[in-house]
Amino acid sequence: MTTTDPIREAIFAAVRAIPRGRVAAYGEVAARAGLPRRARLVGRLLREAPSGALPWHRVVRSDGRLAFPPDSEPWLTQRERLSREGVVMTGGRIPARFFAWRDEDLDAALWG
DNA sequence: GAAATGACGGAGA
DNA sequence: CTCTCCGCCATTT
Repeated sequence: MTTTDPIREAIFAAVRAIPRGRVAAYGEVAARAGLPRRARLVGRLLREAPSGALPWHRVVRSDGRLAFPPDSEPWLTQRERLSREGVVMTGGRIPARFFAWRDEDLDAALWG
């Protein structure tokens, strides 16, 4: 465990903070945990995280695609769990409106 | 210690 | 819009 516990906990907290029915990019999660440019670290921690410990399915790539190979087992699982929360993919992507903290103020200004 | 790898991200072509 | 290429960081080979 080369990754320190405080770091891991900060990231786990950020993931748990993603509201139901919303998603967040790896980079956004890292930034929220106070760790800019650590997107890849988030991915590694999710991979090692105990199953059921956190809502990992709400973490996706910044472009709206899932991080797994399309139609692979984990890919299908994630899509299902998201769909169950109302987050649906269109054209293999998750529309920007489902992102939790992206352009929060700008979104409010434009879309209310 | 160099090179490759990966649940990433952004700029270009 | 799709596809590459490169930067980024921590870990592995």
